[in-house]
Amino acid sequence: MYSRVLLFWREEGSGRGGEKKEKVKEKMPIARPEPQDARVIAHIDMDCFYVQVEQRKRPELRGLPSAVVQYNSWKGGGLIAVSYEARKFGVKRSMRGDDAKKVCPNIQLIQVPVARGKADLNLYRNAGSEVVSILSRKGRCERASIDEVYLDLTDAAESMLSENPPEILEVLDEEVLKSHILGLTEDQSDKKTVKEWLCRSDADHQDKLLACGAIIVAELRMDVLKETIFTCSAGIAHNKMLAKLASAMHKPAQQTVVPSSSVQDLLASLPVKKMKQLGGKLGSSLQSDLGVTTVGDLLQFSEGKLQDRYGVNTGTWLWNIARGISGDEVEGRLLPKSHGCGKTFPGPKALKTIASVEHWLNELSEELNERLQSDLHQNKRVAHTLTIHCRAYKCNDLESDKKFPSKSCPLRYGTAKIQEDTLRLFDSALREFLGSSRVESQGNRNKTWGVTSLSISASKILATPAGTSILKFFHVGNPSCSSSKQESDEFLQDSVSLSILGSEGCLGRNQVEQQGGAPHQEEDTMNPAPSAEQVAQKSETWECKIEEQGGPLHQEEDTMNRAPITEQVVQRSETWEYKIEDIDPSVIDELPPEIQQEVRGWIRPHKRANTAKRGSSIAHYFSPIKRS
DNA sequence: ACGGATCCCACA
DNA sequence: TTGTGGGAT
Repeated sequence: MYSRVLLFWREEGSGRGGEKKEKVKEKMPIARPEPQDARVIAHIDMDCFYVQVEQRKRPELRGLPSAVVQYNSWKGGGLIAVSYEARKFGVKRSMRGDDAKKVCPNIQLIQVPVARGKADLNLYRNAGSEVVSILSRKGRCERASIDEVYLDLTDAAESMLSENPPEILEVLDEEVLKSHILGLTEDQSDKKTVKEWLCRSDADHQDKLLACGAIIVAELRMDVLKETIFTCSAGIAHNKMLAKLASAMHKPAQQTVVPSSSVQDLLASLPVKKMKQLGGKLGSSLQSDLGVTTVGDLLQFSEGKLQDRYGVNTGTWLWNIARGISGDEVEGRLLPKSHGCGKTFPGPKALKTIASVEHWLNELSEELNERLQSDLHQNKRVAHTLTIHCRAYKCNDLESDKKFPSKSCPLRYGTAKIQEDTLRLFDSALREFLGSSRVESQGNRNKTWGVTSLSISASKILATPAGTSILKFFHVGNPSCSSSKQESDEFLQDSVSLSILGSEGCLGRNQVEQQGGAPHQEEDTMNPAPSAEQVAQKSETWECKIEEQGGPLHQEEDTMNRAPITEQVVQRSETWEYKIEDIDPSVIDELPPEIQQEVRGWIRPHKRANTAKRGSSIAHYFSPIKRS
């Protein structure tokens, strides 16, 4: 027998072993100075990615003009990816399937998978993960989107330069020789010239680094092709901005190098709209306010002037990018920071009843829960915030669309809970949206509002200390045994977390503890939507689940290392939800010595004193998560 | 009947 | 912190 304590934990600052960069993490400054030492940054962009994914599934489509569409009942569906063969005909993203057929009658339209009545992009997410796992081999890798990554190849390039510089190489791979070197005789980028550039012994250090970067990137791209059958394009430069620009210059399946010497000319003629972040309103206002059409045009304005007009951050950022300066670091992040799913209900499809909204929220919740479960199992991460975004109109005033507020709350795992919470959040938001006007729909329909889009998302995703040896002391999910996978999943739905094995003897209480006097919310189905007030006032209810456990501990594999705490015996087990961050450090001393060190590593100091004992079980070491 | 579904970020 | 808004793909 054992007791199980469910724990939520968070990791402070992803402390990897040898990292020493102590740049205080600013609040994402738009403007950051370039590091003094030249970096080698690559941007890798998959070519019409969704199309390639589908073509891999159906090889007979390879080489044919084709496009991926989602839905198809209305005007043939919307295109979200277009093969290069089809682009020759003028087919573009954002066209309708019907229109694509007009300009390219032979186009193959491939439908996005549908699940639960909505587009299901998991196929592409998974394919993207394949690519990331390959591209992250040679240096710090940032997943920038489902089909793009940034790489910091500085170290790898420096190593190559000192150990095996290009200039001593006899032969370079074909793929590298196909590189485009900006500033080189652009018309005929003959391979001889490229090779000369790559292998120049009299080049400056920066250019040599880029040459190494180009070689490494070519290898990576070939790895990707071999292992996934996907082609991609790449840009190699000294910062993210330039690398991103370059990757788009020669597509598909090519790579482009941006030597420093080419930057000025490049930017001088580059339309501002082409620059990342300037494709929208800011770019437009540059044009209308300052008469700037190319990035180079920005050079004439002083930093102060730009700051006056666009704020300190943005001003400095503009001043910098005009000079090709961007100190933005490549974040080491291989996984998305949030999971979201949504669906639109255009025009006549707008949702007019709470019941229909509930239905779709339920579908979305199912998908979200599924994705959270995979993230948990595959990556040992837990999400902490649930957010709902909607669009809706009021029948009277048009453009009331914008005012539908988004809402968020602590995320509870499990389809049913997410469904419950999203409905509650929607209800709360709807009241706010409607203001004083009447909320409930008389009868079934209502004449006052229509929901045109629903989306929910899970964010604040934090890694558990997976991979660290502390995990040896924990079980993911239901440790009690070999219960069927289903049962285990149900358990996870009920409350996700990791269980600490063993415990401190019998527990002394089985009461639900409460604070703030708000009543614990019952699971009653009768009263469907907890009031908006309840959402607003954030009642402080803690959850505590008591479970009887019997039988021997289920052993996954290595029980031996787990030693001390597993051997304790308890009469009864309990399930709590706690946040590790709230551990009072003083209690660590009471934990088994073997794990003290590590526990210290992944908690953060207790903020508010919380010394109240909560009983005689291990539970009193932790603070329950407060629920709203 | 807004290209849709997702992501990310800065800022208040 | 949650919520808003902009931007990209």
